[in-house]
Amino acid sequence: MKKITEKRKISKHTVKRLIIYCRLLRDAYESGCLWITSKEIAEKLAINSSQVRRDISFLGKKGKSGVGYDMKSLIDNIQDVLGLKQKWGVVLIGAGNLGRALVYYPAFRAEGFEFRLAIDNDSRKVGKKWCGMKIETIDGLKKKIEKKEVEIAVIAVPKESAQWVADELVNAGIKEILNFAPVALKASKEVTITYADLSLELRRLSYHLSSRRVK
Amino acid sequence: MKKITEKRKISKHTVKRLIIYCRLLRDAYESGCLWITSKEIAEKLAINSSQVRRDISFLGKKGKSGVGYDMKSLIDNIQDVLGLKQKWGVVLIGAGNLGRALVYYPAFRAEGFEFRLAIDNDSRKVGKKWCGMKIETIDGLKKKIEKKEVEIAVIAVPKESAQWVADELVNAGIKEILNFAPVALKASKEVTITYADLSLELRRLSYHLSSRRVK
DNA sequence: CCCTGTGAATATTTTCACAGCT
DNA sequence: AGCTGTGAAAATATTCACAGGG
Repeated sequence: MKKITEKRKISKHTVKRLIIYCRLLRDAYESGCLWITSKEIAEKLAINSSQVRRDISFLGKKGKSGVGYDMKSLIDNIQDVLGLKQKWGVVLIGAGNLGRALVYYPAFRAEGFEFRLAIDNDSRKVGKKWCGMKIETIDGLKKKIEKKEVEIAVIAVPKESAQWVADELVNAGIKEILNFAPVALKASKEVTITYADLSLELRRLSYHLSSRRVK
Repeated sequence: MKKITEKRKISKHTVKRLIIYCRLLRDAYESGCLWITSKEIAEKLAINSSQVRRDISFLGKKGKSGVGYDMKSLIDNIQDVLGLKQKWGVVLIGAGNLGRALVYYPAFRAEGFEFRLAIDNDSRKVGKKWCGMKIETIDGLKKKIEKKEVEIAVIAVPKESAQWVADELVNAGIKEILNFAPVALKASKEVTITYADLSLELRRLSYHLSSRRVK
């Protein structure tokens, strides 16, 4: 019997593109398209078609020569490999403007990320309801997290409290953190911290603009 | 006389890291640190110190052998090159939860990005005040943009209307768009579209989590 | 044909390693 | 001594280009 579980590690860049393909494919699938070629994907995203084929090849063989890829099974495949089929429980820390935007951001829910817990220590916020969740304090975080089966934490507090929050999360057993606070966080190696910095993109754009101006 | 304006193009990756260094440096500077070495920066960010030196070298020579970099002038230098010293006028399109979070996100304002115009066609929102801005309809966009000296547009509308909004923006003369809608936008070549997809990071994290689970 | 999958070539990015400055 | 700046090497990522399948 052949080992199927053998997994090549997919590179960061490839993962990122697969995510983008996936969205594109679902949009196309919804509008009735059943087959797609690497060239078509590449054109829509302004990238090279070899790139697309190579990325897809990491999923296991699926394409049909002369025709392209079966949309449905390709989408399925990507979602499978990226873990987008299962649901993930998410805890939000920080019930400010950004927190609200995240909880109500439709794409999150569509992707299987379920906010199950909203935490804030501001007494004016505690007890309010967001998306059916009552905002709670951080006390007894570990128990709350276990009860709601939460795996991922989203930090949306001001940068001053972000490190403290991260420590609390790690103590409560969280291993995956998505950090929206504009500050680098320290944590032990088993904890993955992903940075989602809103202004980073804007600053890249600013470089773009200013180098254009000089011209 | 030597030509100073001669600019090497700084790679995307380097720009991204410079932005991150810049934030780190400012934090360190605020807590009284005046000199820093490439090794120190590298350690804090868990990267290679050569990388840091090479990135910094794109700014022009600044480091002092045996000592490191003068914090103040390094920060200055990065901000200069990345165009973070000047102020940029920004128009927000889409006054929903996400739009509100962006307008009130402190890091934006701290970086010189000024929201000067908030646009939404929902009559329940028009006329409300956010951050001292009155929410307006999209009518006469070109004139509004010129009057407020806006260079950058931030799209925070549902994905269904994102392409339409982008077209309107381009017609109104906008050349730089930061798109928060989870959809690929089409525009002519002179327009730069930057994607800031909140759920993309979460999905990368999901890949991470699911590959960890398999283990 | 027209497409996929993939070796091989190319381009880009990162790291090593060390000369040279302070 | 201790650090920077940078050629040169190594590692990664992307693109070319073509054999092979339907």
